[in-house]
Amino acid sequence: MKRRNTPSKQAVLSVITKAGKAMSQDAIEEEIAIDINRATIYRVLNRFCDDGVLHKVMAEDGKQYFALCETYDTKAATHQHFHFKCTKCDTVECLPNQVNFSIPDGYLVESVNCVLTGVCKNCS
Amino acid sequence: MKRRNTPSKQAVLSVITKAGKAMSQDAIEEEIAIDINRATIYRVLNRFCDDGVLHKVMAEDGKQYFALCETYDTKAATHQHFHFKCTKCDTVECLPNQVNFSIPDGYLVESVNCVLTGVCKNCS
DNA sequence: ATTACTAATGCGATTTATTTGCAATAATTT
DNA sequence: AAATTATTGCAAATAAATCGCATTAGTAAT
Repeated sequence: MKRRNTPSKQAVLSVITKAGKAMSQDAIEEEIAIDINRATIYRVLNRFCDDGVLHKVMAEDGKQYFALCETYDTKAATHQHFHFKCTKCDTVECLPNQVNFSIPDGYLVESVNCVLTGVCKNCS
Repeated sequence: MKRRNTPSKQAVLSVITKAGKAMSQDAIEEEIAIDINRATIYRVLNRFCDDGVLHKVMAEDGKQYFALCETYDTKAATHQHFHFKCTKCDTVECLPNQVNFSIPDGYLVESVNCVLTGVCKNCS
C-alpha cells in the first residue's frame, strides 16, 4: 500500500510542524487553512503514526494528541519522553526529559504514555 | 455535603479492593455482585476520587481506570507512580516504581499520568 | 496525453466512554 | 416517625474516534 501525496496530508503536517506541539484533531481542524473532513484528519494522523512520522499521546482529558517524531527517535526506543499538557491553553508539548523506569521481570513494555498536567511556562 | 454509606459504594470498593488492580467502569460492572446502574458506578468512582480513596488513570485506550490509593499517599505527592496496562488481560496495575522527573522552571505540575502498555507478568 | 489502478476523501451513521437532568429512593439526623 | 438531602435509576445528551461506501484523485504505465 504505497502512500500518496495529498493536500490533506501536507496541510495537517504543516499545521503540526508550525505549532511545534502535539495537537488534537479539533485543534488541527481549527488551525488548518483548507477544509478537511474530520474523519480524514483522523485517518491522516493515524497513517502518519503508522509511518513513524507522528506519535500519539493520550492525555488525561481522554483525547489523543499528535506530535512530530524527532528524527533521532528510533522505532525501538519509541518516544520515551514526558509530555506536558497545559490546562490553561490546552496544548500538549513534548518535554526533553526522557522517561526512566525499570519494570519487574516478566513484563514486556510496548509503549510508554507519560503526561504531566498543569500550567505551562507561557500561561503561568 | 456529607457522604452516605450505601450498598453501591460498598460493592464498588469491594470489587476494586479484591481485584488489587485499577479497574474500568465496565470491568467493575462485570465483576460486581449487585446490579448497579452505569451512571451510578461512575458517580461513585468519581466521588471516591474526590475523597482521595481512589485515583484515576487514563490509559492509552482512552478509558479511565480506578485504583485504590495507598494509605501513604498524601494529597501533595499524588500518585506519582507508574501504571502498567496489559493488552492481553486488559487490566491496569499500579507499579511500585515512582515517577521521577524534573521540569523546566515556570511549569506547574498538578497531576501525573504515566502508563506503560504491554504484556504483564501473568500473560507472558 | 490517456488509461488503469487503487489510495485517499467526504459524508453520514455508528460505536464507545462518560456525563447530565430529573424524578424517585433511601441514608442519616432530629 | 418525620424531615432533610445525598444517592440512585433511567433515559437522553455529549464527545471522541471509527467505519462503510460511493466518489475523487494521485501515480504509474501505456
